Amino acid sequence: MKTFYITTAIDYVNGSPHLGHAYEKVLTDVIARFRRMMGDEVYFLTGTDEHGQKIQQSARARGVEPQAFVDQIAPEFQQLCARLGISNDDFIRTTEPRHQRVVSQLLQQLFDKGEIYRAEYQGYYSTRQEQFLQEKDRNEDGTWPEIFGEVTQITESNYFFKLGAYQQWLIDHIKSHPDFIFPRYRAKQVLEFLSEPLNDLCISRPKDRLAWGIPLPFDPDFVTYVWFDALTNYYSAVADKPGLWPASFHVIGKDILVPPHAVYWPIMLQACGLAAPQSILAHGWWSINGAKMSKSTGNFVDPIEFVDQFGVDALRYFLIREMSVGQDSDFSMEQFLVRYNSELANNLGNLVNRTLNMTNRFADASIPSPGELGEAEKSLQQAWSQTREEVLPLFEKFQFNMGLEKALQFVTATNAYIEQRAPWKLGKSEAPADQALLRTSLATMAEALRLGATLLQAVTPGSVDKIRGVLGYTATADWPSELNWDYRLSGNPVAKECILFPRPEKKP
RNA sequence: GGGCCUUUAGCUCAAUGGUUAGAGCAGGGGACUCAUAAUCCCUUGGUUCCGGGUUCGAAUCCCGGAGGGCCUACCA
Repeated sequence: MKTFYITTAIDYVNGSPHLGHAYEKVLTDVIARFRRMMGDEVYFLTGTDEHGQKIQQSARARGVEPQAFVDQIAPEFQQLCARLGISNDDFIRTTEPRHQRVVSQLLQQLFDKGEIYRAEYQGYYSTRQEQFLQEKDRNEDGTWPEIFGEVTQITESNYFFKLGAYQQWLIDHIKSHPDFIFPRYRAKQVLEFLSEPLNDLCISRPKDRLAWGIPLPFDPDFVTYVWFDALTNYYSAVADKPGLWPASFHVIGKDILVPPHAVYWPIMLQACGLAAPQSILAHGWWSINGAKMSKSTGNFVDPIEFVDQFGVDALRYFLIREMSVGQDSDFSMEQFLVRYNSELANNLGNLVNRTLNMTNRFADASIPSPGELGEAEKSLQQAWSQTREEVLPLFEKFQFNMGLEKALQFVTATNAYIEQRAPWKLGKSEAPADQALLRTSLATMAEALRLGATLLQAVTPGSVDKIRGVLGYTATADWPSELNWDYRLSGNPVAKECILFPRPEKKP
């Protein structure tokens, strides 16, 4: 079986992590965890992109060496991963020797093959954007848009990669691999881009203009520029690990699908004689309160602060529950609180607590064995097998929002089952039949809770472990069998209480 | 200019061309007391953006238009 190798985009360390960074990592983590649970061998990579002009400038502004600067910022992103419960197997930094070595090798290989050539280039250059500008980039009045900062006309010699030679190959590849780009409708955008002739890709910067980069192995006066450095991380991290390449999934934002990931990267690999990734998953963007995220206007969510306030699983749950993968979505405190209160606190959290409470009160804190199952139990079991049947395929297709909705519907069904049996009434009866039904209902609610929680494991792993803990249960490594309704909790001691998702304090 | 996507309940979204267009939340009413003011039940709410067409039958397919979003080119 091939290892399921999945990556996030690497983050440029010129600023602090925001909600978008957090989402991409959580989404990728949920996929990675789900694949592991389904029995796949998974390798999960994330990391940071640490070269380039902006970092060189930021370092200079602070009067430190670029390396010292990135050594200071990179841990912020590693801490973000830790705080978000990200289960990555590796974290690559593009300043690491293992990465630089592979980048050099690939560049040398392509140069030797004649895929890279040197040419003069003259044009307008934006320092801030690290790019040459086209006439079309100008404003109507001939000035350059503010985002480019200072624009100067320069001539320089650079190295170019022959992208165009592989254009038809890529078009054929995309057409013959319908799963290459997810969601599929985005492949159209790529093909649209490829309907025009590709320009060769400038892959270098002269060292006197940009020193902070990986030197070209065949010309020490130049460093390689963004794409050959950044994209290569996916391969460099596993170049010495057999069986991982090609990647199963690159999870990226929709903004870097075209052209880098869907055009440059597969062509780079093809030119190097390496296989293209199996699939690229382009996710959408979060707006905040209906407007674009922006630090300067304060329309901004700090994921770390958020986790501190509400807990990591609450954030993970919201991000995955709210967004349809590939689409854009909006983040607002109002919507978050709706999800948090109604789904996590009231529906699930309260089920946990009432189950514990009743088991304590009516069964001496030990989950009973069920007696003969009645219609109510059979009906709930039926609801479970349907839920299980529906949710797994949804998760397989990354429709986590819909899968979670179904899973929570089962939690609702469990709450409804409890109302129907009303164990608090049975508990007041001395009749043996009522006592037996009481035991059955306590066993059933605990079992249903365990099963419903199991479906949430990839999204809210910590909370699911807590639920198991208060039910006196430790899960096996065989996740699919964890989904079997078999009353395996019988005899387990339960905790006294558990407020999983406390209702947030009302703000004054 | 070319292309792609999108518009369904107050909000967020579902519905291989096939019963009466469905959920969640919000709103209204009721029940219950094990529980985190919780839970459960019932319920109001629709010109499926508009106008044509194809079809026995259209939210769905086709044409035109409007709103919103995105990609891309050219002219200067």
